[in-house]
Amino acid sequence: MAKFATIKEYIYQKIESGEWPEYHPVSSENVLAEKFSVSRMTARRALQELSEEGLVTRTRGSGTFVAPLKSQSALLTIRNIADEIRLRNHRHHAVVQVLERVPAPAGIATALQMQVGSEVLHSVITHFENGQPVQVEDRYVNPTLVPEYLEQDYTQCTPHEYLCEVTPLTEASHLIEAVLPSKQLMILLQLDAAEPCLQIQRRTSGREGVVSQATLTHPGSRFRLGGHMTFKVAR
Amino acid sequence: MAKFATIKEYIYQKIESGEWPEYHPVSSENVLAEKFSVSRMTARRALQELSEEGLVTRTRGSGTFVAPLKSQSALLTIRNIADEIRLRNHRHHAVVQVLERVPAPAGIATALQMQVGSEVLHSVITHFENGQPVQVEDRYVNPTLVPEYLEQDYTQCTPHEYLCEVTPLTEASHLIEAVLPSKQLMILLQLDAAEPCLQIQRRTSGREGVVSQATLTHPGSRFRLGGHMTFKVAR
DNA sequence: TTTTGAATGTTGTATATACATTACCAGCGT
DNA sequence: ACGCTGGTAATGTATATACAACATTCAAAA
Repeated sequence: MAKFATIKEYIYQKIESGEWPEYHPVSSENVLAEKFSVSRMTARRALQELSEEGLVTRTRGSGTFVAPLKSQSALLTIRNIADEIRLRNHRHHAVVQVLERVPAPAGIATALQMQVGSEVLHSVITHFENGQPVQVEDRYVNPTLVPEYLEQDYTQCTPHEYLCEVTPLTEASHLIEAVLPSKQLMILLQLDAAEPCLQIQRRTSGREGVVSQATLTHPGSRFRLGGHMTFKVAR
Repeated sequence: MAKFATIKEYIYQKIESGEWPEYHPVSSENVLAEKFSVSRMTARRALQELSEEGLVTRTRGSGTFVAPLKSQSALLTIRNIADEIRLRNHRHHAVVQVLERVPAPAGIATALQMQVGSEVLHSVITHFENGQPVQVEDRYVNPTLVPEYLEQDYTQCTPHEYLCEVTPLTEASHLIEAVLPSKQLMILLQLDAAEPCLQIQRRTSGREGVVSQATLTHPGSRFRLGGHMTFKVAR
């Protein structure tokens, strides 16, 4: 690992563990350079990149400090839940609840642009972050585009990852809403009482048509969706 | 202007004007250093930052090339609520509940990157679709950037529209979550029972800093957030 | 007491240099 | 035609140094 990267890891760990709370001063470039026996420019790079990633804020003349609002910098890009969890240095695991071939239910067939009643592939998977369920992924897949969807092991690789490999995705559309979970969802999410849930419906398409339709349900108390966009000029 | 910034401008202009199309090679670090009479490390920084901004791609051993830029910012466009309602051919009207100058509450000051306790402008507005409340907009504005914010008539023009006119916005970040509404919100939204609400926190920034922080609360039963994005294929 | 100003520490920019790692290509031999 | 090899050029990492710009602190001066 590159030297600047080890320094980044060091600081990242301090922040992640809570040892350095919000606004806590981060060692200065010179101190870090001394501590890790590197030049100031190398220590500087570590702080610089952490700053670009939004973990620390820097002010000339004053110093470097742990940034407020922890880790809400996840772009609202198509990222799968597993990556997001691993990015937070948390453990992820998945439990496959359903993996079957079924006649397409009412709305699904139209969403997938298929004939009503034709067969589609269906999976229900619960995703856990540090042992706690944070997402139920209820997904329907077009079997003509992804015939071997049911033969995969989704404890090792998320459906999204598999779909990305098999068919190049070009578009996605989302519908986000706040709902109360059904009894079924409450069980899967291990919720004692009904609490607001963030429900994302995502439809992904490739060049050959609609590939998949997923309904992702998150308990409101355990999940926030962060997004960032820049209005670029020109281009 | 810093030297590395001049080089960035130079390359930016080449790309924007079309003189350097997609995949066109960009002058190497050494060539740029020679051309602008700077050290290689300075030329390097220009290319580095352009790469981080996604305008060029760099490959070790090969070189730097103009990135195959397609839809950079066609991310999730959260439209103005009034436009959205009118787009559906529905009636929109707004009721201004609060319009005041107050000391910045705890989290707001830091969100606006201002000193705690300094004064900020505050508005609370309810938006109606066909006579039914669909959004409570609770907004704090930086008074140094938008001094006349309180003098506008927000039944005619939404705060978002006014802010866009007054200050060119460059960035926005969002945080979306599902929550239960407070009593206050329930009254404003005319909700009989507590139901899940979609809450969007939006922070918009211009070139001079954070302009405004808004909390938009929608009743889950009356609102869904739609988004569409196309993403570029890796090459 | 208030203001001024100097000292110090921190980040920002810039330079010159060294070596590592990789992509690409020309030239070689088979 | 094919594969191998080495050279060249490009980016990636790291170092040591210098100075600029800014924030904070504290002591001296008004």
